[in-house]
Amino acid sequence: MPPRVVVHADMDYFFAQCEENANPDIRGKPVVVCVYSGRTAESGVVSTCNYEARNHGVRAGIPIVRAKRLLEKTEAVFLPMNRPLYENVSDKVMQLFRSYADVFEKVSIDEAYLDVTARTKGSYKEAERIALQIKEELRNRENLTCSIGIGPNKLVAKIASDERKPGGLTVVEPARVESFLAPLPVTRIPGVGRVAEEKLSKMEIRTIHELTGITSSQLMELFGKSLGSYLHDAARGKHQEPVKEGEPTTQFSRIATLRQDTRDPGEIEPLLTELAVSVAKKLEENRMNFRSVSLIAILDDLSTHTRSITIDSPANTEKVIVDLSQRLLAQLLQSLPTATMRRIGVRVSGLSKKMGQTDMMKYIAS
DNA sequence: CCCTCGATCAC
DNA sequence: CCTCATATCGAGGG
Repeated sequence: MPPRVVVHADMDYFFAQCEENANPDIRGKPVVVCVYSGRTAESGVVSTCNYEARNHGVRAGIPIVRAKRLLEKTEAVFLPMNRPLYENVSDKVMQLFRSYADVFEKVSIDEAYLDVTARTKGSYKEAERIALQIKEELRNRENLTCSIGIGPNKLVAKIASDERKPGGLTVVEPARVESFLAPLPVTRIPGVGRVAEEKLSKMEIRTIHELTGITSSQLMELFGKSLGSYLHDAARGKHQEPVKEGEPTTQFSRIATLRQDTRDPGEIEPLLTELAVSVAKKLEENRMNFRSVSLIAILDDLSTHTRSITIDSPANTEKVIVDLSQRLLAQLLQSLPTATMRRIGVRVSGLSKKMGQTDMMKYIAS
């Protein structure tokens, strides 16, 4: 396998940056994009915020009320999520990124990998020029900034893009991978979250250098075969996953917060039906069928419970989703006789493409 | 190999 | 005080 040159491009404080462009008056003030849960006027969490807000300690995931306290002496602007706006901007950004890639992979609404091995002929200097060009075009065309990392694989490129934010560019040539990774905390490795960090911390492992001191069998014992061997390689900057065009989605879900905690099906079902309808719409938009329906329940103690059912042949109707999710709710309430629900959700999975006439011909022909 | 369910991650 | 959406894994059962 020849050496690769992989770029990871990550939009800076994306949702808040979109809002700054949509309404330039708010530029310079702390901007906080919120997910309101609808329980009380203030309940919910911060989705994203700009750096003015971060300077006051605001972070993604903190309760909105806490953000308001942190920003009470400022002219902070609190905005509800405007998904359609961000999707529109994202489409343009991704189109721009794609135009610079031999192989393009969108990983989320605001991040993508670009394999540029062929067009740079393996030159990191050339890849750096491409990165600067991307940034400039993004600035000129969309008035947006991003952070970019370049490395010999997706893992190193992603860690690199995180190194200098916002607006950074970090190039890690193959010969520099080891010294780049060594001093970083293990939490910089994608896949190492709160739980994995805690496990490693108990073994006095906090940096990636320290992580290289543990054998792959030890890691596999601690984290399972898959995550264990991944971490062993990741610590050494080794990662084989190719940059590839995104696979089709395999599930759709909608989850919402109840107005008040309850275990009364009469109170839960209207919301559940709404969610089921919304999921059905999403299926229809994508011309997909499903084979499984899951009910997701988050209780008042924030524990999560799921119940699912798989049917023999693919379906796609709203009615089936509604009926099955209500059946699953009854089943769940029965199995948890004292549980009180806080949030409720519906998921469909086991998706398959509804075949149109042309596809059907291909199918028969094969 | 398929299904179910909880856990984890990261958005 | 604690959102929302998707993917993946491992265990357990069949």
